[in-house]
Amino acid sequence: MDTVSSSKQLPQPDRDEIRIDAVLQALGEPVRLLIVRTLADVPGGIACGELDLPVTASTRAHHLRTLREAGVLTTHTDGTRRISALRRDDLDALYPGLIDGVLAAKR
Amino acid sequence: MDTVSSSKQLPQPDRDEIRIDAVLQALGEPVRLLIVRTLADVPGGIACGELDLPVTASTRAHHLRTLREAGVLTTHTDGTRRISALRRDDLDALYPGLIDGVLAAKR
DNA sequence: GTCGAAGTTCGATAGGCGTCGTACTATGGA
DNA sequence: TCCATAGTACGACGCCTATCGAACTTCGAC
Repeated sequence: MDTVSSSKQLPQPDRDEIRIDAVLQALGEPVRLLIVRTLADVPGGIACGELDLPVTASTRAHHLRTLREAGVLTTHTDGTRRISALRRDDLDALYPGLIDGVLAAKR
Repeated sequence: MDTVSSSKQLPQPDRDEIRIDAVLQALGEPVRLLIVRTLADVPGGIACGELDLPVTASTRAHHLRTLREAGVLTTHTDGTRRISALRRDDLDALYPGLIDGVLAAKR
């Protein structure tokens, strides 16, 4: 048993471990880009199931893992749900303007 | 015969045809990212052969084509040489901050 | 305890693509 | 005209990965 029962943070790279190659490769996939743009509108994060994506649950889990391991988003548990949120502060600090530029895209 | 003999522009998408998906996918490859970061230091552009890359000439041509078709760089001929340059103005207009953010990356 | 819901993990599959060597084109110089 | 140089085009190969279904885990509710 543990004093901290709920809301555990899933493993993710520290800010200084984030690599630009991994971030860009993660963003360079349509479904993952859609996830990022969706999360950008919900600063508090969102549960996986809330995402409206044209793929199955297992594929969605795969993409969320890829984004998390690249350092693009953070995930913590809330019961059986997993809440994911953009790591805007870290990304803005490392690559100022990058996320803003991506989000500015209309097409 | 042609009035304009040298310096032809190779086909590339217009600014309004550039898609964020294609740009990010193009940037999400180590060799191509290296090309972009190199070109960022040479506003006037650079010949393919001048690039110091860990791949053969044919692979380099492939990457340059990918970047050009994505709208990341422009290429014009100069004799047998092909001079490539970053399309900073277009990219900055479409995705303000994106290129700056990428170039800000130390790692 | 039992059940259902939310997500992950595993294995398999298929398509995409980064890589190379070779052949080819084109331009400029001797 | 002939040749060397710069670069592209093509075909093949192998790896990477996006995708899925099915089995598994975890948590909350009853």
